[in-house]
Amino acid sequence: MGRQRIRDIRHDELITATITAVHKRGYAAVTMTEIAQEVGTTAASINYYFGTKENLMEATMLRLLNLLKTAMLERYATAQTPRDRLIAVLDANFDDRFYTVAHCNFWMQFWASAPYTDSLARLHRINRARVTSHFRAELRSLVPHERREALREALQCYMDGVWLEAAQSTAPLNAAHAREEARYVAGLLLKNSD
Amino acid sequence: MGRQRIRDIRHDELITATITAVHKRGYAAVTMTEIAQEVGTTAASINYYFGTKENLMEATMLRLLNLLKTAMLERYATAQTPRDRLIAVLDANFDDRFYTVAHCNFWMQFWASAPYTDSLARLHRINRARVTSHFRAELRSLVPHERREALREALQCYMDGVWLEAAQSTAPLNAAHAREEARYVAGLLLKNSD
DNA sequence: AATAGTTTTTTAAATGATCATTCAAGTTTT
DNA sequence: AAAACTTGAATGATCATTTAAAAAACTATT
Repeated sequence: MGRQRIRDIRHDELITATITAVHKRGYAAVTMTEIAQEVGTTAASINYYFGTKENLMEATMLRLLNLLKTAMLERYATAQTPRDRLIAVLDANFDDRFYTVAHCNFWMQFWASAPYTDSLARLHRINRARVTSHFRAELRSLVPHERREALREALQCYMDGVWLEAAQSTAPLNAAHAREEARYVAGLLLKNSD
Repeated sequence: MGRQRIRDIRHDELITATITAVHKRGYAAVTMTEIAQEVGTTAASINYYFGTKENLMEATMLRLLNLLKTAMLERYATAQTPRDRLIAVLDANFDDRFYTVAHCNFWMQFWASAPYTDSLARLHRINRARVTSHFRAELRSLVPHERREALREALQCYMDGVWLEAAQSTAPLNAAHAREEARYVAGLLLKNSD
């Protein structure tokens, strides 16, 4: 297991460095050297561990996807009713560990350029389908069939929009407040939907 | 006036080409040559008219901002009640001329990278402040003071989210449908807000 | 525990490709 | 003839990626 230790440490370090560096310099402008300097190493080292810049970006997005997944499963485990489960999905998106300026920023910039790179586009497609089907499932027993798709889209757009705004924030985010707001908005949207 | 004719034609052509090319290749990846080829000219020609790539991007975003402004003023002219004016703002954002995949795409990618370039960041700041104050004004007489900011943010996030989704659509957009949905969502949000 | 051998990790210095921008010499328009 | 426009060919800068050689970490053997 000693075999894998350094490799794992470097992976973690470099992914964290990527998030920070992209936030500082922008997804399009950031260079391998800048990312490397973030943890005091060299660009060549990144290539040694990740092969290419594209792979590094993909690995970074995968970490964010996993973080989101974990946050959701944790909340899911204790949810009892359909409404609980919908709230679990909402809250997970604004989890303290996930809902930070740097994360939202990477997320947004990544998706903005994902469609133009095959491997990243794939990730994008898969994630999008997963989120949508999740929402559909939760809403099934909460809103009547005719309005379901409209409300799902509205909710998803709202959440995307919150992230978009968060990505550009100059102040630290208040995740607890975001969760409250999301519940409030979801409440209004569902209350009169039948 | 003949003096300005060619210059104006080229400006228009090149800005249109920029929107198309960015949509095809991505904001980060698109080259001056690709933009130029879109209208059968050369990169040097773009520099003759716009000086730098950054200026070209800025000019392109200014066109979109003007398009949005026009769409809004047109609707504003005939709006009578506060509610009419709110709807005017919503509808303008989903105007047929504006709400297209290529436009939303350019919009999103531009904002994603704007914070990292001084002149573009300025544009971003100004626009954001304008939109927010507009919404505040319309909501003043429609919702009680305590809930106003929360609802404004929710509405703005929703609209940003819709654009974000539109930007990544593979099919042409249905602007009329987007307007209907936006009214429906706004209706739900405002109905129980007091 | 010391050592020699092996694998993994690090990095400075190439490499090679891509671009925005400039230049200078043309062409077209007024 | 002058001004406005066009463009092919430099220019110069920036990068991701590769290479090759050194350093460090690990393993096996005594």
